[in-house]
Amino acid sequence: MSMGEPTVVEHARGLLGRMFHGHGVAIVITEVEAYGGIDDPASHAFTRTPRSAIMYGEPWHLYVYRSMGIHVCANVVTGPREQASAVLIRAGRVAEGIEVARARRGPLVKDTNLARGPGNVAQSLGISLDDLGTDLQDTDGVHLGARVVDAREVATGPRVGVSKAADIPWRFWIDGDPTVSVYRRSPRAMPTAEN
DNA sequence: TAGGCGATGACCT
DNA sequence: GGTCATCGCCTAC
Repeated sequence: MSMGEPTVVEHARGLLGRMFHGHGVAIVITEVEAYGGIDDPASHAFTRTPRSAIMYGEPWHLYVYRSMGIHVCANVVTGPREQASAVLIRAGRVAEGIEVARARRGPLVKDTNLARGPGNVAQSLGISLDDLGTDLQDTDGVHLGARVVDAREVATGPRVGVSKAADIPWRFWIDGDPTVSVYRRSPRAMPTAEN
């Protein structure tokens, strides 16, 4: 990819180590996944629907979706508009408001697991579908902050839980960070070329 | 209008 | 490490 603008992959790497502020809780992003939008069969934006329409909109807004009917995952729309690219926040380390995060996640959850996993990130930050479309550059609600960790040790690997294009190494995490979730390949992922 | 599926997470073994 | 719960959204008829 030799485009002039930053690609979604570069955006994903750039989000590592940055603060992500939710409702009374802030995390340091330690694990992300890039989704290429219209060119990526694993992306919700591969087919345009009312749910994914927001990814075609303004960059640096929040895309929230429900997974398995229960869990809620937070994505950063990176643009450009027609590309519908987004970055999924998979894991983070709670840096502010850890008491609030503990209350949301339960008293038995270890601190390193408070925001480990996409659903847990959203839960710790108190993100719900009401936050869909939030301007992440606006410091009022859910928003991105400065980079506080020098993520020089960045590891890459295949994305987790996707059934298509599972071999594209578009998952990035801060190597050695205990809050990073362990790799699990989707059981539905095609081991070889499809029929 | 009905059926199938999913960018997970928790729990059991 | 493997299996299962669970429900809204998408697609087809």
